[in-house]
Amino acid sequence: MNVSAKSKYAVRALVELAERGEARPDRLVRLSDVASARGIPLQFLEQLFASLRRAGIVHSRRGACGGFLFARPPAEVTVLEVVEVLDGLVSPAVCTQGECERIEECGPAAVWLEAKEALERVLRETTIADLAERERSRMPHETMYYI
Amino acid sequence: MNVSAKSKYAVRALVELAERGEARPDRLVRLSDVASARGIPLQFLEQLFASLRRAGIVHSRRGACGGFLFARPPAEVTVLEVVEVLDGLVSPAVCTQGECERIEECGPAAVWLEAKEALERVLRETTIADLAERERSRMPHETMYYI
DNA sequence: GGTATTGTTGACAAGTCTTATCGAGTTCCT
DNA sequence: AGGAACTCGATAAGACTTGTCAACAATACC
Repeated sequence: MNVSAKSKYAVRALVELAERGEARPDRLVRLSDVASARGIPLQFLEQLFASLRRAGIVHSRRGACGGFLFARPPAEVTVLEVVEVLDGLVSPAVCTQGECERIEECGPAAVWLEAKEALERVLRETTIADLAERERSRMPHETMYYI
Repeated sequence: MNVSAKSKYAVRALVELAERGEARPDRLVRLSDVASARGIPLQFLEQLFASLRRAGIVHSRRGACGGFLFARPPAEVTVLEVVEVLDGLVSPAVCTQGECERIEECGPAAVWLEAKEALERVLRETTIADLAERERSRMPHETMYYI
């Protein structure tokens, strides 16, 4: 019952990406910048962003001046989506993934299903843009240092 | 983001315990009966019930005619409690356990906290007695086979 | 008392998941 | 071309999960 470090890293990194993308919409963002800004192991972050790219959440360009940017507006990327890409389906129990044929007659299964729905609701209602906004309103100074 | 098999087994087993306890309030319930009725590895179940006993959820007596029964009424035992005993604290992220000092200024942490609270709410509102009741209303026949 | 029954405890192990790390390869700007 | 920067696959340590096994302790019943 825990969101993996992968998802947590990814969400933090995407928030950073959103902030930098807003500050410099013309530039691609290098992962190494994101990694050092948020204290995330670079090569681990590369793995995560490879998944996010395959999922169509971010877009990348290789080579010199390459980097990442959002494939869709951050306001349309939910936390749930990110978690599902990196951690797989959000399911408190295997039987909420449709694998148990006794689910209809199983009292406990109903609880796990309710829990799953409650969890998904929270994660679906929050977008990366929301989180970036919260951070910005909380620390209006001392951010936005770009060379 | 998954409830462990331990918790799922334990909840199922406690529901079985509640049903048998209601049918025969005078008798202790043997784990081997619960295990075979619900398809749970017996020796694994013993581990779980040892934890549940230490947590004060069930009471046990050893020896012949020994077994388990609820230390408190099943209606007062929540699913959350069981999950916390077996899986530890329900926390979508480590930072919701109070370990990260940057939590105040961290947008993402707020989401994990909300998710945790939503999850806990669902699990806390359901008791073992509720689940036993649901099962009973769903399959009113063909249960309760005691030799 | 002896014995069968039942829970108690701790050690252990295979498998899987998490969390990375490394290096070679590929792509693209200049 | 040349080099900077991203990409991808292999690898691996460590933790966790899910069980299994065996010896032990307590209780009831004869």
